[in-house]
Amino acid sequence: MTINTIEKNNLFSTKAKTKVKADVILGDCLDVLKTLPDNSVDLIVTSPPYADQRKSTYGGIGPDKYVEWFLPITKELKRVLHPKGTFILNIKEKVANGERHTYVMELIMEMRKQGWLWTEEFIWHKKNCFPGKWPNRFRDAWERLLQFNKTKEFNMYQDEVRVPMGDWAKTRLKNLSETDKRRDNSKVGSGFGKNVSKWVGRELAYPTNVVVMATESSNKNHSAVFPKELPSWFIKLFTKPNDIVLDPFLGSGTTSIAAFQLDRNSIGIEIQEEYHKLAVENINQQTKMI
Amino acid sequence: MTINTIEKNNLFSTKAKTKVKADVILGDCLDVLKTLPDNSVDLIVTSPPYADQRKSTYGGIGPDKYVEWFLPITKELKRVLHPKGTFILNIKEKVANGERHTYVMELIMEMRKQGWLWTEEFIWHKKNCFPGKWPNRFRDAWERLLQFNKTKEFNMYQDEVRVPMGDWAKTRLKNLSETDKRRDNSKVGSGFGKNVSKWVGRELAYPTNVVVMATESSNKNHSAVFPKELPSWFIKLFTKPNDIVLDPFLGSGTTSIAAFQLDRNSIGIEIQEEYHKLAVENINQQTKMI
DNA sequence: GTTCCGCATGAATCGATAG
DNA sequence: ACTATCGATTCATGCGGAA
Repeated sequence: MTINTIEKNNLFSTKAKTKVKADVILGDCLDVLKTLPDNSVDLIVTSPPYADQRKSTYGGIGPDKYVEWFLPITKELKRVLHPKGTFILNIKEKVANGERHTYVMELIMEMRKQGWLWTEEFIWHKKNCFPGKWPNRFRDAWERLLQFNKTKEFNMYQDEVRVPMGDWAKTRLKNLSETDKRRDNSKVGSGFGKNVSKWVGRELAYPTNVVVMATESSNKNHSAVFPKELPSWFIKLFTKPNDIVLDPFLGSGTTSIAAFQLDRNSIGIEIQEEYHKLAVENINQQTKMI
Repeated sequence: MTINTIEKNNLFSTKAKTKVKADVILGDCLDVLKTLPDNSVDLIVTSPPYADQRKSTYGGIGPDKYVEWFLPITKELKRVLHPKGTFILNIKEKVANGERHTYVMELIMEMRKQGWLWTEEFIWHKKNCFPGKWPNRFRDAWERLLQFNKTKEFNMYQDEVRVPMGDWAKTRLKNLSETDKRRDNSKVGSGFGKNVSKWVGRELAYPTNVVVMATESSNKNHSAVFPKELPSWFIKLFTKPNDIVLDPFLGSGTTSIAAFQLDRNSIGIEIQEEYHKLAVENINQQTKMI
């Protein structure tokens, strides 16, 4: 077990000068997780090796053994996660024998037996999905982003991920505020004023549970599993600066880079020496860009 | 059990003049299904009442009893479906106690035990989803469109649902065809011409398993649960003209109208007298518009 | 005819209140 | 404690009347 730590000063902190730290750990995630204290992590975002995918790198867990393989890990993840923390699991079942395999559903059921709450299922709509054509199937353009929690009272900072409103608002909000201004003038002190203030000048709306993002263009010689924007989105949504983000299957370091840039501490675990090295390099490159 | 039948001449048929028929049946779908012969239906598209929803119009089956309620129906559906036919089920689990309920997953598992193949899960991305704001959850903007089959060799007519390419393709295609034209001129008769003909003038691409559609806005006095384009899309994808389409929960008739317009025969079953009447009216209105 | 604007209307979900 | 009902929140869409 090797730990590489990359540090930077948190320039944006309003408090006294603080450091932001990215730990990149080489080792089997089950072993490493056992060294972490209880309730110590604020967010877990990860994209584990899919069943039978990335055979060369992760030994290729078969679909039928996937749940059995993953459950001991989710048990440890539950232990290290803070009661108000969140676990985001990016996963998609593969096709086996002409059918979608059921291991993801089984995993959800078993994790609920472990005590996890299956709070929500976000959809990642991949606009530029893998090309191809089959006689009985279209291209797969979406993946699951399963949200699990330990309790119903978890931290969620919705304002951090608001998005521009649709065209509807751009053309109409002006007029709406005109109407409201009139109403405001005619009914001063009636309580309408407060309602108006919520609408005037508002150009942002809360997003939905469908996340539309393109996959990372693969100019880099390794397969970037998800685009940096994806962990970034969840990090902003579920953590504050200086919180701790964990990715037990770090790969090339995407999650740690996203956390680092957003002034969150991170712990990334990677079993493959080659990926571990790459992740350290990639995060180091980020420090130079600041 | 009352059967209303609406007929029209199939003007577009290349064969001898044929009729297209829409049967709208008032009755409990389990009873009605038992009167239909084996292997007689080419496509089933339906959107059953969701657990605890539409209580006023349907019984309002509780989430915990949903699977138990639905399984006898899927068993009959399997019997009446043609071996090469497809069953598309539009459904979404509701939130219960802060968690997504698991009855949809359980339903899939149980249907597989009945012998159904869970071929694919399409996502319906609803752009205009229900508004609202909660401290721990975003708006729900997607529903499942589960595809089940009896065998791996089902009919699928992918060319019928090709869509215009995105801007990406439009700009790229121009250059491509320019290049190809030059090549074509310089190598007449060399065999390149055929390759070119596959590309030049092509502005259609195959879709993915994510369907983006807005819900039908409702000036009609009854809520159309899904937009007509949704059944239309699957009818074009999985049936030929004069095939038979079944919807055991017809509601206001959306599926039958879509089938009727596309020269497919249809059987729609509806338990509520009011909806049955409305469906007949709506389909009749279609005949007049032709 | 067009374009523009006001309006109603949802397969929702949470929290509070009531039996 | 557990269920039933109600109010508050919020935004994309198409219709219909107006400019």
